[in-house]
Amino acid sequence: MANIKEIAKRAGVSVSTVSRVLNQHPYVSDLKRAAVQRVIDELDYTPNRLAVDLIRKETRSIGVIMPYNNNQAFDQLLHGVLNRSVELDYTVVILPTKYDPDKELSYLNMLKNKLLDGIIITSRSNTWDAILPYTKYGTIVACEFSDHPEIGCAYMDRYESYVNTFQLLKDKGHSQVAFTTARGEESNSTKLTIKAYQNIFGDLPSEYHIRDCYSIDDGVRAAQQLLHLDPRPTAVYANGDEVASGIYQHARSLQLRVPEDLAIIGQENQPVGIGLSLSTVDHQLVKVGEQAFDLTMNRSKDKIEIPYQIIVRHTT
Amino acid sequence: MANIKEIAKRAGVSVSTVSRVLNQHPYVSDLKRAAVQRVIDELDYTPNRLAVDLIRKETRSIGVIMPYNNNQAFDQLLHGVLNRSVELDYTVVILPTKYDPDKELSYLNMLKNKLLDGIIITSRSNTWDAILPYTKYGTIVACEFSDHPEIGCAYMDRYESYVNTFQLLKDKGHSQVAFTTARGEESNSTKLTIKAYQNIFGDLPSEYHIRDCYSIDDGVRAAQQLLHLDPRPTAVYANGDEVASGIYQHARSLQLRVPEDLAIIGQENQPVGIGLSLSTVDHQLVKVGEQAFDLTMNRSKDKIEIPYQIIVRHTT
DNA sequence: GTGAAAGCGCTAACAC
DNA sequence: GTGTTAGCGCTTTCAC
Repeated sequence: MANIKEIAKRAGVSVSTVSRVLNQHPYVSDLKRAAVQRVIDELDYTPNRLAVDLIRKETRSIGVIMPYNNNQAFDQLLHGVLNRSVELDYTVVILPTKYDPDKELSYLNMLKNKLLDGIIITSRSNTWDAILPYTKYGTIVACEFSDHPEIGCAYMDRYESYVNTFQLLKDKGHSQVAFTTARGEESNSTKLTIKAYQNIFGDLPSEYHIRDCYSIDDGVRAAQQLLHLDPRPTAVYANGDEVASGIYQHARSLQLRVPEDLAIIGQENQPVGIGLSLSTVDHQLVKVGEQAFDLTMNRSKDKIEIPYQIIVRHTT
Repeated sequence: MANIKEIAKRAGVSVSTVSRVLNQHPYVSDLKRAAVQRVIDELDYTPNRLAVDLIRKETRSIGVIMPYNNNQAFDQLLHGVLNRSVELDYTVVILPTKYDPDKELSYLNMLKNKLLDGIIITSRSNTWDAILPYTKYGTIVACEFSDHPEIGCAYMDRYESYVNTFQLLKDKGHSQVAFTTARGEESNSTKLTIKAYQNIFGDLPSEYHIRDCYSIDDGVRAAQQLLHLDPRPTAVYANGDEVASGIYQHARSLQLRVPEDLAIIGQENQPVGIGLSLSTVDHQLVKVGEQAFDLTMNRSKDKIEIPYQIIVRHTT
């Protein structure tokens, strides 16, 4: 492919003049500008962005670290990021970790090797201590609250949302309340869910907490474990609407009435929840993603809280 | 940040030697290799990938052109791509078009300006004629069948799948069959759906075709239009399970029995369809995405067909 | 085994 | 307004 030198030669000007017209600098005579443009069109020339980025020390592209890409919650976050990135003509790279800490670190390293201007962490498996050193090389924004001054945050108040949801269940007369989570205690949301539970209900019987729940099938499995317990829980707070729908499905197959025999509330206001009219708490992840992008762009280290919304439908 | 020159100086060797240890070349004495490695560790040095890519003329990253990123079907495709890209240590960039042809072209241009090695097109708004010139700059793979020899394809036989689904409905005794699509006739799937319909049922009453359907709400709207028609359709083939679930919901709110009064079948085997036990035709988009990635990687121009699956549940 | 040097394709400071 | 030139940070001949 032609390069800038070739264009310069053919147009009978210097490379700097070509560069000037490429970058819409003023102070280029109309004559030369036209000549250069003509050669550019003729040769169908496009500047090599690697060379440009190398010298400009900026790529206008950011990465999004996410454990899974087949998960509605993370997709909402990503969707928010993309909403804004398209508008601002940024490029976004997906960095799927499956919660492998080394993989995660290798992605953060893309800041260091100049491939990325910034990174949004939707969920992490490394400690902040391991992540912080990378702030030296680019902006890092998290979709959870972190009090570290180097980290910008777009987040919702998970703890408060969990507390309020459990309180809602308690107010409706439930005292045997179970819940599901994705990962175990290594995860921030799991920790906060447990803490919120204990705040409202006191001791947590370990059999009331089902882990590794992501899909409808996991919800069925959770229900299988939960609904044979004695005493049987009268309500369950699922960590997503897909999981909630699996629980719903299994409860119905057991002839249980929802919500009379079993109340169910999910999270994230996903299609399956709308379809089944499941109650849910919408953490507005699309907005979180949009905010996260804006923070990244602006190299901001602000902490922005996004309000959540409890949506009561027919299952609580 | 330190660069290779700095490392060379501190280690008392030439830059070529540093480059050699960086790229695990043989023929470097253990002594020098160790010295270089020590300095690298000391300075926490990482090579600048922009400079490497510039000279190597390869980025190990590919783009995925997709109209929307909040659409289950495209997410499945993307999921497939990511499954394989992670394994093979490739980077993937999301290129959302909203079906803007210019935006789409500007993304294709990333091949030309060396930012991307290849591009997967999940759905396009440009004609192939407009796209083909870009094959000169990198591999282009489509998630639909194209007979052009320059384009690799991972696809399912949409037309056959549509024909078989309409035939299934006809076999069950339906003669008043409606359907929904996303875009209008500018879209390949819409065209094929119409053609398949005509093949099975003959003339298409225009009111039996509802466009611009993507979400549950769109499904509700479609049902509102469809279910007041006279004669009322007795079956509808939705272009996705979310749309199908909106139709289901509205039909139920009208006290219609499903499938007795109205049969419904969706597409892509999405969570909401599983939750509502909706019949669906699963085009195995995850597998399509995986194949598409492999074709891109191997610079292959093969045409690979992925089998689809009709899943009959409780709504047909 | 090792190093000098010529690029890769571009930008921008500087001189005119 | 325009051209010369010194880089950006790296890989890779080629000669020793």
